[in-house]
Amino acid sequence: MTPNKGNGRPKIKMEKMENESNLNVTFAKRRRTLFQKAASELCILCGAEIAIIVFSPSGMLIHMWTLPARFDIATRLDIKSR
Amino acid sequence: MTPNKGNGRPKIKMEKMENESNLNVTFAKRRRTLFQKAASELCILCGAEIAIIVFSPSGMLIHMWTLPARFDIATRLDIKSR
DNA sequence: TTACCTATGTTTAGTAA
DNA sequence: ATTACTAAACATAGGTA
Repeated sequence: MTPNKGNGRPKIKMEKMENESNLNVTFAKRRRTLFQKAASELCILCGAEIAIIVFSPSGMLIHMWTLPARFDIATRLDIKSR
Repeated sequence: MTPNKGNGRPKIKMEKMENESNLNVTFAKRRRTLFQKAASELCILCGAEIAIIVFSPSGMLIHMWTLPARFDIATRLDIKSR
């Protein structure tokens, strides 16, 4: 184990990431956090109901909702993957 | 200005907040961050497209999307406030 | 209500395995 | 693809005004 420097988290520019590998890792991390924050926390803490629809960088459709019964997003949108 | 203690952020339990005033403030803060994170950052950094639909604790409908042209959520859902 | 403060809790970019 | 690590960046609950 070469001791790595461990420079911590750099500040990033708000623009599309160039490096595709980093982009995919970042997308996975942030998507996870987004869903957890949105679904688990905002819903539980505040009694909100949330639906999120995402097209990933590669065009994949991801969706989630915490709506108990108010309406059925998937049905009403007739969601299909591309 | 009485010098306040500034105790910082306490850890909270993951359950519906009791205090309604705190709940509303927290909802506003988190909703803002959620939208900014979801829209501004995930979209810009990773080229994702996102739509979010939220019913607030008081039942108000809030929605946003960063979808350029893929589809029109509002139209397809025929969204109306309650 | 809104806005600011602040210490602390949480996320995360880059890197490596 | 995933996972772990680290330290800095960031979010945020409660308080104050």
